[in-house]
Amino acid sequence: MSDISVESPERPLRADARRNRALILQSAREVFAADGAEAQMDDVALRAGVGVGTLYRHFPTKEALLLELVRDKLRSFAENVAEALEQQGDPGEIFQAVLYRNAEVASRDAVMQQVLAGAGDQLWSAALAERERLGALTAELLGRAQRVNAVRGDVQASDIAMLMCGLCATMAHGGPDFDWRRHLALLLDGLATREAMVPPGR
Amino acid sequence: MSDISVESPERPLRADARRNRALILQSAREVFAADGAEAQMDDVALRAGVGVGTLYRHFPTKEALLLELVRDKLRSFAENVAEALEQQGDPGEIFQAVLYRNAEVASRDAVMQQVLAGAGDQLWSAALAERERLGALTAELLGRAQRVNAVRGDVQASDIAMLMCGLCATMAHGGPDFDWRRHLALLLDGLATREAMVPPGR
Amino acid sequence: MSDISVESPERPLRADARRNRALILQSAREVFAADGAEAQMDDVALRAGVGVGTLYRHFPTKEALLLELVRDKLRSFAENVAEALEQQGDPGEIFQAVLYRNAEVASRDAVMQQVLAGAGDQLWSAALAERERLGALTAELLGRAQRVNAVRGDVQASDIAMLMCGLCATMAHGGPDFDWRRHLALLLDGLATREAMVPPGR
Amino acid sequence: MSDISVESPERPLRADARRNRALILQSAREVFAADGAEAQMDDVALRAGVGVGTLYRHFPTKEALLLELVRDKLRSFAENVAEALEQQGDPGEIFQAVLYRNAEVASRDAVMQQVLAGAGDQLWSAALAERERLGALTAELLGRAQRVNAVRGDVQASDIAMLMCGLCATMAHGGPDFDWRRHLALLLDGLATREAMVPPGR
DNA sequence: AATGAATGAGGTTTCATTCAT
DNA sequence: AATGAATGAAACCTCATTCAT
Repeated sequence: MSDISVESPERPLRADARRNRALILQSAREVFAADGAEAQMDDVALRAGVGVGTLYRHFPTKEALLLELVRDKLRSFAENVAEALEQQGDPGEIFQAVLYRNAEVASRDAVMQQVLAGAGDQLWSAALAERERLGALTAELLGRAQRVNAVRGDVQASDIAMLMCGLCATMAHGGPDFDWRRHLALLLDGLATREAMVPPGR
Repeated sequence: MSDISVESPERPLRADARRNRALILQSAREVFAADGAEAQMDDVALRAGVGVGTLYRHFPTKEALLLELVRDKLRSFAENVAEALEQQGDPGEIFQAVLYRNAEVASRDAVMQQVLAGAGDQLWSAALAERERLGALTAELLGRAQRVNAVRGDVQASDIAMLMCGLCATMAHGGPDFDWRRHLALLLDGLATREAMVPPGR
Repeated sequence: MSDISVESPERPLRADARRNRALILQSAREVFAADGAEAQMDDVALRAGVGVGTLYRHFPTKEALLLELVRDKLRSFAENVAEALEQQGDPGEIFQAVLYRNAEVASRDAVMQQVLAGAGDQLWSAALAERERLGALTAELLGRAQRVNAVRGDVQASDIAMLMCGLCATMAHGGPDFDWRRHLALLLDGLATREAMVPPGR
Repeated sequence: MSDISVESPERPLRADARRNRALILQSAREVFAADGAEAQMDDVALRAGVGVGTLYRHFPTKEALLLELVRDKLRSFAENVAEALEQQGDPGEIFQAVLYRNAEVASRDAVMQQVLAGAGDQLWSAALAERERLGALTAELLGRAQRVNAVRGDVQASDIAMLMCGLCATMAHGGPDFDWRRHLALLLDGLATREAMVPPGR
């Protein structure tokens, strides 16, 4: 429908405004992580120690705030992948490690779980750019793992996204007894080539 | 918190009440499918052609209504699994077929996608009985597939649930270009034993 | 912009709803009369002894409520004119009397003063139908007065509307020392034919 | 209630401050003309190209700003009347001409229309001094016209104010089809003495 | 049993004004 | 003196639920 994205400010914010913006985002992360997407704007402001007005000056809408959080998170996922691309070492292991790392991040964030899990398609589509970047980086990392035969060749980057969605959705339901590491291990195992799964004849 | 489950009625409903109940459930499915879980009770009642009062007579709470929808869906999943257990044939194929069938069902039901996908953990836990029944049946079917070596032995029934969650979540986001069949095929392939994956005797 | 008018209900309201609607309108009249158009919806509801929800069930918007008040008032103006058309007697006197009567009504109603006075052109245009009816009736009454030579022939119904606007605007400013009757008398005198003004040679 | 008038500055403003003040007033005229009296202070500041802070340094209150606009306009009305008093010629014609001139001015200024038309009685009373000056000058001009028998003797200066109010209010409503000149002509005709209306000696 | 009008706590957002930079 | 970020008291409106008819 309407565009909920917020312009990236042309000129840098004043020092205090920048600090407030960061404060708001951090508080929002915490409040939304605790209460889910239906957390209240007043609570976010309260926790940030600013007035609601300030909150609305930075983010004209609750949706816009949520969107920024989601984008931020997607960017940090992408950042992790980008870092992984810089690392030396076995591409298969690096690939697996970054998925664990991102799952770890997601496991501490209820909103991200809900969004990755499917609630809020509007948010999802508004974050297209970030998703595409994450997708591209993931594709590169995946490609390397496939080139050394650590991952099946028919796996696509979008499969990884789906896999993470499933993980997050289950996190969202799961009580504390949900062992997402085990699940992820299984899934990764399924993606592995047969040779990689059991090193032949060693 | 509070118990949102609704007692199964002691004595059978009057004919018209039973018809109303069915009408409401069907309308709720449609309205929630269209508007998501935040659809309004008034709209459900309107579409069912009854007053809100009648709606509330059958379901004391919005949550209770949603819960019933979820239970219903879980029961129908379970039904499919139960039927599969009766069938003659290759347990590996039967196992795969029923997952396709249930995914097909889910693909036509947006509420189920959202709920499976993470909105409403309260709902999820309130549907414990149905999930357990589905889990037990799935475990049996899975066991048979494992016994004929069609599926890896370390897979658990809960893994299947998670896998379906991921699929549903991605359905919920997905544009029309999301090909869930391909994804499911990949996942199932990952669950297969190496022997099953590579037809023996080659 | 958007249509602020409220459908006239097809089927009659339930007895209690009708009573509430009347209550709300009456309270709104009083509250808006006292506080002007910026009176609060909560206050209207409070005075009517109903919840805000009820208020909003009857009038989906503050604008819609104001509009109904304005329409109502215009209708009552029109009613007065219609009654005057039924009366026997000197058309010139009847014409003048009805203007006094309507001014009297307006003098007790701050919103009407504001609207007639020019604030709220949106309201003004949304009440087109009522204004047209009032205009048509006024034209008839005016015509009769003109036919007996009590009012100048070049006066139009729209002139009367303007005259009333000016009166209301001045009422809105005026302290209690504003004597609108004197003003109206002067204006009416200005509209009179010369013969009517000073009965010749009597 | 509270005094909204702003002290005329004791010592003359610095050059840039004076320029800012003029800029703000002009912007305010334009913004209020466009959005009505509920236009926002931020918008006024924006259009003037200054910060809100600067706006508030010059006018401590929105009301004070509006008040200044009104005073300004009243002063310019008065100016026109004062000029008219200097002119040689037929007092009746001069009287009529100045009313046309002021109406012309008003027709280009929506705020003035709204304020004259009834919004903001507080403003109205705060502009007492200007209104009194305008009233006094008008009384003088009117007196001259009455002395040459061009205007009825029972007309008062306050009648003229009311008449202008009505005209402005109707302007505020009026579509482009509202012909205020015709209305004014009619009203002025009504104020004329019979002798003046019918050229003597016929 | 059914209806739909009533309820009102609670949510988001606005905007005149203040104040730190 | 100027700036514009911050403030927060309202304001409007929603919607799950209750209850009189």
